[in-house]
Amino acid sequence: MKYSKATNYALHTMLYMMAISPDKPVGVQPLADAQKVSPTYLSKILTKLVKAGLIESASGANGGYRLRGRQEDISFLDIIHAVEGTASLFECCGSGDSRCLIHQEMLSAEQAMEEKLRNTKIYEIAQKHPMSR
Amino acid sequence: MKYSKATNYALHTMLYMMAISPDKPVGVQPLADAQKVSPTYLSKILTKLVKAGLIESASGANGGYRLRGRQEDISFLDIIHAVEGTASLFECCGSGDSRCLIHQEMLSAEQAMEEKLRNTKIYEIAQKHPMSR
DNA sequence: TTAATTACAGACTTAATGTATCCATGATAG
DNA sequence: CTATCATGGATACATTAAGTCTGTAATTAA
Ligand code: SF4
Ligand code: SF4
Repeated sequence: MKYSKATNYALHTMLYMMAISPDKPVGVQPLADAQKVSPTYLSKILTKLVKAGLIESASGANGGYRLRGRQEDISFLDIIHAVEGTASLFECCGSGDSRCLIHQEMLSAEQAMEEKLRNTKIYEIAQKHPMSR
Repeated sequence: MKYSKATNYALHTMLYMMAISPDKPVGVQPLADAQKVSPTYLSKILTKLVKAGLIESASGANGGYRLRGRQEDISFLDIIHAVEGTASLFECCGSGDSRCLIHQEMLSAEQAMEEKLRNTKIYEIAQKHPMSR
């Protein structure tokens, strides 16, 4: 029960992009360097963000990744869902039995966390962050 | 990023004990039967609950497991922490850098979920639950 | 048109963790 | 003493995470 490293990479990458180059596309290499992670691996993660519609990609020279849509609306939850998936944290008998209280309570607790993550935007973090790593 | 099956087993077992036999010790066999899980495996999980002080165990004939302390105080969070551990869900550079906002926000979101789980007691569930599975 | 640059996809390897079984040991009641 | 019960260690198996490698497609600059 832990967030994957991939989620960590994704959050940092989004923060980095927003802080450094919010407009121009940036290649995977500098993004990978900044986090000391392999470019090919990071590219896999970024592709998930692309498919989730959070960023867009451009092939070819001067290509790379760029933020998409209204930057100030991108939440932590968006990024986490893009990387970890949207399935519930608590899976039991499979039947979404609405009578079961254990199930309901666990779901409710998870939603409390999601609510918090939904209301936390990277944009706000990007403003204040020392970007020192 | 999922709760382990062990957590599921632990929650059900605690609910079962509280609903069926809140006083007398019950062996691992009937507990395992009720969830169609191997007794030896479940016993490992129960041992964690023992070490966390949520239940107590008695060896020998007529032994087994029994709830401990004030039953109405046992929360979901107690059980989950006993099984999954108490480490944070989000681990990054390791340095508990208090300047880092990503870290802070993730921690804060997790605490929102924990707060919910802390305020959810199995005792209340045990009252209402149909116990049908 | 060609060559350099860049993202993308799939197969693959390795490591870590979760799930589960088996058995030996020890404690306890009758 | 014996049957019953929990505990611990070793082991095996499955699943997922983490990372690498390589080829392909798209795009731009020369
Ligand atoms: S009783 Fe509830 S928590 Fe348990 S397996 Fe059924 S739906 Fe899931
Ligand atoms: S910048 Fe913050 S979130 Fe990132 S590795 Fe450092 S402490 Fe962790």
